Parts: sequence; structure tokens; C-alpha cells
Amino acid sequence: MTSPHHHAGGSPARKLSPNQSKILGCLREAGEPMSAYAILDRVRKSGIAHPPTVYRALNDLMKRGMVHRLESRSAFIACGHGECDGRFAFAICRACDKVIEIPLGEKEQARLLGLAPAEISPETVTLEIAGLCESCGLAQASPA
Amino acid sequence: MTSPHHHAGGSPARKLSPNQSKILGCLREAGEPMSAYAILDRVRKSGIAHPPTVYRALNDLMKRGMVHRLESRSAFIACGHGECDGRFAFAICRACDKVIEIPLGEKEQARLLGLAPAEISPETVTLEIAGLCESCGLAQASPA
DNA sequence: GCCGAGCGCGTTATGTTATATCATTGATCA
DNA sequence: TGATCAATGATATAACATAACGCGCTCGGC
Ligand SMILES: [Zn+2]
Ligand SMILES: [Zn+2]
Ligand SMILES: [Zn+2]
Ligand SMILES: [Zn+2]
Repeated sequence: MTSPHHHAGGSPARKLSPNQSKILGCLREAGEPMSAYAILDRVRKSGIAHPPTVYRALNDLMKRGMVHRLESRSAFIACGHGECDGRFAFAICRACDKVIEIPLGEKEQARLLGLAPAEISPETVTLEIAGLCESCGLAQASPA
Repeated sequence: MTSPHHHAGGSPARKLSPNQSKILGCLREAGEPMSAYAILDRVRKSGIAHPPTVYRALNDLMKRGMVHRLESRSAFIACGHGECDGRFAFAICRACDKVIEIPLGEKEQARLLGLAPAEISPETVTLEIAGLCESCGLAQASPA
């Protein structure tokens, strides 16, 4: 290696910064999707005080595949597998916001990208399936 | 027909209100995704002055399937087919925001819903495929 | 005719999500 | 020592969305 400091200057797998660790820890503890501002509330006690700090860390963590964004909810969630590469989907209960991450196989991913028309060369897929989880389904079936 | 006024009280295919027509017209003219506030700017001249008016109309139009929301962009677009029923996806250029609506067949839709795990009974799918359109792909290949 | 119900819409105010920008700090190193 | 760079802190504001109240119209009952 050329120099142990200056952290390699490149792309692959740098260490998490303290803020990134705090925010990833917060999301992992929660195990649920959280809004950026909900995260901010939870990490205030550990010294993070402003929205940009949270968004910076979230954006870095998303680039690493350790945090995903639920587009249909404007919320963030820790990757259910620690880390992944963009081949995932989500199933979301519309009543209680319970979320399950669905890993996509390469073939499935390719098939989804293949739905794009020739005019657009596809790169990434955002797939969110909304429905009712078991308990919310039961609750809805029997009102009282 | 039972009565031309009071618009039938039920669900199917009521007439558009004046505001709904204005806003749908705006989106159809644009042929591109627009944010709610961009729509507001465009329809100010026709008397619409506040965000809730725009959001009310958009929500109604979405229920009818005449307008769709691009979740990954917080933007709205007129249905490419006049009207549809929830079986659609989008391909979006990440550079110029060009959007193409992709109709999904019943089988495709069913296959997507089938990706949901047993814990969540799936109802609707949000599928947005991002990539580069032809012209943006060229522009990126040759920088200057 | 008068009234109440329902609805579309106007309006005010506020809540929520996200980013632009500049200042500060601390480590590295010529 | 002082330039440089990356990370973070901090201020301010932009962008997106909704809650809540009230008004005026049309319609149907009386
Ligand atoms: Zn993941
Ligand atoms: Zn649920
Ligand atoms: Zn459509
Ligand atoms: Zn493009």
C-alpha cells in the first residue's frame, strides 16, 4: 500500500465515521423505517443536532448499501442483510408500516430492468409492494 | 340516467370538477412530470392560488388513475394512456427526468405481487426503473 | 320560499422533508 | 509553521404536503 493514512482516497469499503455509526446503529436498533427527523430526535442525545448531519450520513450509508430509502414513505431503513447492492425490493404494510426487505436474484433484477423501453437504458430498480400484514388484515376484517 | 345533478353519489366515473380539469390539462400539456408547486405556478393565471387546491385535485385524479405520482421524484404526471388502473411502471432518465410509462400486463403485475412474502398480503406495486435516456447517455459518453 | 345537507373550493396556518452554504475543527504533511 | 483536506457543526432556507376552518352553491324536503 502507498500510505496507511489519508484513507486510500478511493472507493471501496472505507470505515464508517462516528456519525455514520451512530445513525446506522439507530436504524438497526429500530428495525423499522424512520424519517430523517425521527432519527435526528433519537440521536440528539449523542450530540447530533442538525438535519444536514443526518442527511449526510444517510446518503453515505445508502451509497454503501447499508441503508435503503423507502421512496413511497420518505423514510429510511437499515438493510435487512447488513449491506446490499441494489438488488432488493420492499413489502410494506399500508396500515402499520411494517416493512420486509425482499432480496432479488440477478435474474429477477434483470427481468425488471428488462421492462424498460429501448429509449431508456436501465440501471436501477425501485420496487415497493404495499399491502396488509397479517395482523392488520385481521384487524380490518373484524372492525370492533 | 337517474339525475344529471348531484353526480350519482357513488364511485364510478363522475365528471371532473373545473379545478381537476385545469390541473389535468396542465399535466397533459406538459407531458412531463411536474411538482405540485410547479403545477401551482402554471395554473395561477387561471385562478388557483393555494397548495391545498392543487393537492386536492391531484389526489382525486390519482384515485381515478388519470394522474400518477413518481415516488422517487415527488412529482406527478398525467397517465400516458388517459387513465389506468394501477398496473403500470415507470422508466425515468436520471439525468433529464424524461419519463416513459410502462403498462404492466395482469401476469406481470401478479408476478410482482407474488414477490411479497407470506406475511404481507400484497395489493399494489410501485415500480420505477431509473437509467439514462439515449441523448443523456451520449452526452455522458462524450463530456465536452 | 326556506332550510339543512353535501360538496367543491378558498384561505390561513402549519407541519414535514431536504438542501445550499459557510464556519470550525483536527489531522496530515511539505 | 502553515497549507491543505476531510469531516462535521451550524444557519438559513427551499421544497413538499396537510390540517382545519369557513363560505357559497345546488339540491331535495317541506
Ligand atoms: Zn438491503
Ligand atoms: Zn400491518
Ligand atoms: Zn397510467
Ligand atoms: Zn435523459
